[in-house]
Order: sequence, then C-alpha cells, then structure tokens
Amino acid sequence: MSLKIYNTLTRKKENFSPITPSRITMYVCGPTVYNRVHIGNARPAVIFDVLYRILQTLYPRVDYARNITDIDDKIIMTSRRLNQDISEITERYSQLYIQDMDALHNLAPTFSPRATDHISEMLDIITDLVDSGYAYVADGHVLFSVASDSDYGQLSRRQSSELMAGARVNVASYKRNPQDFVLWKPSAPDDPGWPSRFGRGRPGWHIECSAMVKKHLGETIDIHGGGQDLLFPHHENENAQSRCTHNGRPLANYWMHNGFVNLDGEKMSKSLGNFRLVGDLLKVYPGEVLRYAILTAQYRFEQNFDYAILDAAKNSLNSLYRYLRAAENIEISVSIEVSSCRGVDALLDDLNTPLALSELHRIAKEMHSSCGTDQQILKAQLINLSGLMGLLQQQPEDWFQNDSGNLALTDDQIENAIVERKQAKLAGDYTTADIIRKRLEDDGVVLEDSRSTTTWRRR
RNA sequence: GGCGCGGUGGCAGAGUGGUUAUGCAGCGGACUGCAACUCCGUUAACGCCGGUUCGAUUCCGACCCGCGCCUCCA
Repeated sequence: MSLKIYNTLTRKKENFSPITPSRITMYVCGPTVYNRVHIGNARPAVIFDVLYRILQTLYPRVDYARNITDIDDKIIMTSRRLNQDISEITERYSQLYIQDMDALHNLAPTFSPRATDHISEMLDIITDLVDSGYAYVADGHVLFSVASDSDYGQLSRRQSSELMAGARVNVASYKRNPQDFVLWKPSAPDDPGWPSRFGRGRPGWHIECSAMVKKHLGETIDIHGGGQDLLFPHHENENAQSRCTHNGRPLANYWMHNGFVNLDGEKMSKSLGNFRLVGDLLKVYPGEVLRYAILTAQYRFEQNFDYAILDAAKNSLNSLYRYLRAAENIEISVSIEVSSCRGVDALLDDLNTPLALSELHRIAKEMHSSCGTDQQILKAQLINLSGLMGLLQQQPEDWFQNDSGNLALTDDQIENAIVERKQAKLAGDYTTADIIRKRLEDDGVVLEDSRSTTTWRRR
C-alpha cells in the first residue's frame, strides 16, 4: 500500500507522488515566538512528525523544515510591554518551544529556520514581485496585488467578491484592492527594521515562509503543512507570492491542514485566552501521554481537549508498556518490513493514527499470549509500528518509574519500603505489610507483587 | 452573507450496505494472604425525518444541533 494524503488543494485524498523520490521536501508552519505554546500548537508538530517518520521509512532522504517566526508586530508589542529586548524574548521562547516539542518526543526537523535570518531572501522575492508587476509600492508599504494573480484563491477556494461581504477589517486607504496584503512595511525609528530599496522596514506576515521554503527546500516542495486557521489568508498568500515569482509553478504539491484543538467545544486560541500550555501540562503528564492523546484523533478533525483524554491516554500507555515489560526478555532478531500490516496501512492512509493505535493494542495482546518466533515477530511489529508514531520508545521500567508529575518519594525510599514490607511478609505480619503498601499508595506509588519480586510504579 | 467541518455506546474514537473495531471507564468471575497486574466473560451506540434497497449507522434529499475560517492565531 502506498502513502495517501488528503490534499487541501484538490479536496481529495490522493496517492503521494514525490517530485524527486531521492529527496522529499516538507515544510510546516511553526510558531510566532512571543509566549509559550499551547497544546493546540503542539498538534501540527506531532502530526507532521509522524508523517516525517513515515516518509523516512519510504524514501532515502527527507528534508523537513519547521520554521520559527521571530519578527512580528506581536513580538514588538510584547517587547514594549515587558520592556525587554526583542531578541531576548524571541530567543527565550524559541528555546522553550524547542524544549516543549522535544518533550513530546518529536524528532528535530532537518531545518529550523528563523525569519530574521532570511531578510535578504525575502527582499529578493519582494523586489522580484515589484519588478514583474505583481506588487506595488504605496505609502511606504510594498503590497501584493491580488488582481495581478488570476489564480489567487485557488487554495482556499475564495473568490475576491465573496471576501467583501463579511469583511470586519478596516481597509487601509493605500491598498488598491482590499485583499492586497503587505509584503514590506515601514518601521518607525524605534521599531526593528532593515534597510531596503523600499526604505527601512520589516517584512509582512506571509513572506517569511516563502523565503525560507525557497532557500532550504526549493521552488516547489512536496508537502506544506499547518493548522486549518492558516489556510486563509496565510497559505493562500504564501502560495500566491511564491507562484508569481516562479512563473506559476506552485509552492507545494500537497497542502495539509490539521484541525483545531478545542476546549469546552471552542477553538483553543491565544486571543480567546482559553488554552492549556504544553509546559504546564508537562508538569503533570509525561510528554508521551500528551503525544498519545493527540494521536487518538485523526488529524484533519477537531479534537476536544479534556483532562479525561489525558488520563485515558496514560492508562492506555500503561497497558501497552505492561505488555512490553512482560516481553522484556524477548529478543527481536527478526527484522520486520515496514509494509503490509494493518497498522502501517492505517498510517499510510492519510495518517489514520486512531486505527494504528488500536492495532498497537491488538498486537500487544496477541504478543502476550504467543510464544517463540511468533512472539518475536509480534514484538518487532509492535516496536516498529509504535516507532512510526514516536511512541513506546523508552524502557518500560523508565516509563513506570520516571513519572514527571510525581516525585513525592525517591527511588531509594521506595526500594527501602519494599524491603521493609518483604520482611514483614516473611514474618507473616500482613498488617504491617499492608500499612506500608497503603503508605506508598498515598504517595502515588503502586506495588505489584509477583511470585518472586515486587515491582512498583508511580501512578 | 461566502467558504468549510462535524454529530457513533459513560468518555475517547475507527469503520462498514448485511456478521455492528479498539482503548479508557463499569460490571461478573478466575488468580492473590489482601491488593495490583494478568486472564475469561459482559453491559452499551450509530442526531432527526423521508427516499433508494430484500436490508442503511453506512448511499441520496431535507431538517435540527455544534464548531471553524473570512482579523493575529497551529
């Protein structure tokens, strides 16, 4: 079975056909760094990380860029509010973003380009657009002229006439057309800015992605991803300006958009203020739990965030790691092809992660009740399939004992209590043994007796 | 107003024109000194109304409800 991707451009699920099989190119829109990211921001990072992993098994080289936008009016405002240097803010939140994404077990992208490192590339594109008549200068701004691009609206399927009706935005007087968007804007002396042929200024919102895509991945790339809310205007504009600088050739062949994470049925968003920060959640739940929870929903649909889904995710992972722990001594000598099994097929079918997750449970259960070569094969399948999703990659004991949210007792304290309890049990003093167990349980540590030993886990 | 998405058992969430996943939670039992874990069994669903069909949760049409984009946002 081959990889199928739902392409927003055609609104259809299509077979993935790369430009050059020897080098796959993928670009995903990352955050604007002026504060910490919430769980909704984490969704595309996790989803496209899974796609990145899958592509890596199918093709020899995958170049994946996930950008960081570090110049934006929101950042400037934050800088003024906190009375801190812009670079201080962008540096801090870039680091925190990378930290959070690492904690979710995302692989590092091939490139993590930053907008401010690409000002001259942006100006090259802008200059080209002006010189070829796709953009104009007005009142110190450089604007993209929507009317000059007959294909404008093809991605988001919006007609210019339709856009008028619900417009809530005040149209700047210097625009020839209300949909024209800013490529370059003038900076006041105390604003950050770069010299250019159009005067000292800074880039508009969409141009940074076009410049970074072109520089790191090329003119037309295979896959461009991001959240639903970026479809219009961000991706439409990105696509328009890029197409117009390369004779109509598209920016990307496949456009993918993930649905939102909702809170109480409403879109989680920074502007609404109804969000849960990844960093805060990580204090209570391991990153793998957040990851699993994100993957329980198919990426294109919205997902309601709730602590119940995190608790369920944690229990599900407990169950999988238990099976894995029971099979700890099973050697995987067989190498398993990453093909033709239900779980992999599910992933290849436009990233059906919920179905793939259910396969994980099926395989684990089957592994538990089989033996010999069958068991080895099933274990290999389990490791491989979960690896494609970035799950189950740690040692079971580490999973059970290194709970980030619960450090009431040290490992030594727990081990000592277990020894103490064992002695009580040997002496037939079950009352004391039960008191010890209860005491540990109150501190979130669960004991599991087997015939010979006692293992423990943090709840 | 334009464009778009969704409504499946207590919760999450796949899927299919007929045998109705999976996980979590619940219930009953086995196991256990008691538990935990594990195992066995089990309850329970397809928004509403029509149509097509031998048969629809699945196809078609209308309706109701929820959500999103059109302004910064993953």
